[in-house]
Amino acid sequence: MIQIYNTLTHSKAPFVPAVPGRASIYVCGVTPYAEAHVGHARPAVIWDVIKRHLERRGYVVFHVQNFTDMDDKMVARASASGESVYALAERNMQRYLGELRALQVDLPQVMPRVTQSMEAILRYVEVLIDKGYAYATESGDVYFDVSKKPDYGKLSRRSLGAEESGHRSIVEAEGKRSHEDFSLWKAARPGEPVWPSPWGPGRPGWHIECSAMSDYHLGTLVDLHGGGVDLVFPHHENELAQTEAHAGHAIQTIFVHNGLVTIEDVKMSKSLGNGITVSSLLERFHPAVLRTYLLSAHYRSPLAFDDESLFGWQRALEKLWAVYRMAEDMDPPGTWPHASWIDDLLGFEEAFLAAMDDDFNTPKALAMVFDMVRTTRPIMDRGGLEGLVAGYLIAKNLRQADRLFQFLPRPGSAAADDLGQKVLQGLLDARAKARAEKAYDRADVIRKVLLDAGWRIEDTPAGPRLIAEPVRSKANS
RNA sequence: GGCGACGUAGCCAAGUGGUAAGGCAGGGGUCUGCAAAACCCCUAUUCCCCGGUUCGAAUCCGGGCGUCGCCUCCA
Repeated sequence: MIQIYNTLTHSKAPFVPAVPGRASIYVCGVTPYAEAHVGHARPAVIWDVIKRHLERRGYVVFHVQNFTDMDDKMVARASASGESVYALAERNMQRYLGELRALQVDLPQVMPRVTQSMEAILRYVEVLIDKGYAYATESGDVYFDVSKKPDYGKLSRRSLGAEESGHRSIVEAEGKRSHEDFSLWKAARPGEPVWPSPWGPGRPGWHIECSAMSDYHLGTLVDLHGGGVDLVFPHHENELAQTEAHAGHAIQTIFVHNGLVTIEDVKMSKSLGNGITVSSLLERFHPAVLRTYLLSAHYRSPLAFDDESLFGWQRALEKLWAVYRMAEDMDPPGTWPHASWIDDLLGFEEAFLAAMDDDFNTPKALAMVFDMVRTTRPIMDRGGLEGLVAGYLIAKNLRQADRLFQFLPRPGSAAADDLGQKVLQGLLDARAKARAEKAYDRADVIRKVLLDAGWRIEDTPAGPRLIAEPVRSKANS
């Protein structure tokens, strides 16, 4: 049974979806006003793994993740650069999607955009007004009336009017009944894109789009609702209020929040300008390295970004890949010896999945992978019947873990073409000949030539092996 | 000030009552023409500090100290 921590209840509980065998997920996506940084890659990878694990456990997953392609930031950035809001959004979204693909993220089935969901948003606001939870002002703004929702604040555990006094000297908008009321619809302001509405031209407020799009694509039964912890308040608090007001009853959604990526002890954020972009990292590291690094801490923990750890995971994965390359072609022998280590290897996947069942404990699952390899590797190296069994099972288990982690080299990623293969083989043969003649100078020249061309030679008991050296991604491809 | 999270080896990081996973880095060794890779061994008597509960606590309780997040746009 999968256990998931719910921000709303502050505890882990068994995952029981609204519809047996199905899991619906809504994740609050990015506002594409600038290039994505590591802090945006983290939830994308985390949710990819959560989704893959749910699928592995037999659930049919429906995953929706939006783009907030219309809000204050979008408008401000677009007008600053002279670009249209649409073009700005399109450019950043396409780049982001390319990066996610490079990271082997299985994209959500639906990625709705605010600008393409206006009907659903307008209808949603109307329902809230009809039910008495929202009001329109004379100036054409619409606000959610927080006082109509007595349990408002239950997600972020704050009570109304509890803000620090003295720090707030906000000029309240005209017609707003309470300071805590939040905007559902903003009346048109000069120079901004506008849509017609029953309350006059304007555009949606920040939180309404997620409730409306979630309702449109998933209905009221959303099993998991995700985002960064920085969204707990006000975004998810307000979404929750809207959703329950709209539905007319409490909802049973599990709120799943990921910890933030920090850099130099401060949160990485677009507005602070301290973000390390995903593209800059993909130029320096293999996507699997970045992916694994992002999964090396539990998703709810903060992650202090540092280069050194990234290099560490690169090293760790290189070792893992080396083992996999040796083991991947081993065929299972017809007869198997009896040994406890074989039972352990056969039980690996279930133990691995059990670790994931516990609130998606990726660091623990990752540790189990390395532990499995470390303890079994010597048996494989000994060769013989046992070596064959060990190698076969190591490769099998790594492939099982890879279904979630996507950390093994992908087929064809560094494959040479036929002609290239012949040239490479010719060089290898020449080096072998040189070594046999003890002409080591000649042999080392060949090694150097290959290295310059991006291939590292490893002399193994089974003969020389070529490793694609540039551990670089072909990111934007 | 309010709310929340957290503090485990040089670094990263699991572990929520039974005697400290895993990764990186470091040290020693085996193998090798030299490398590389690989393998073996070693590296926290101790989990921010002080009390308490318990046969037993990193894990539970109380009190400190420190860090981060939210309270304003943010994954």
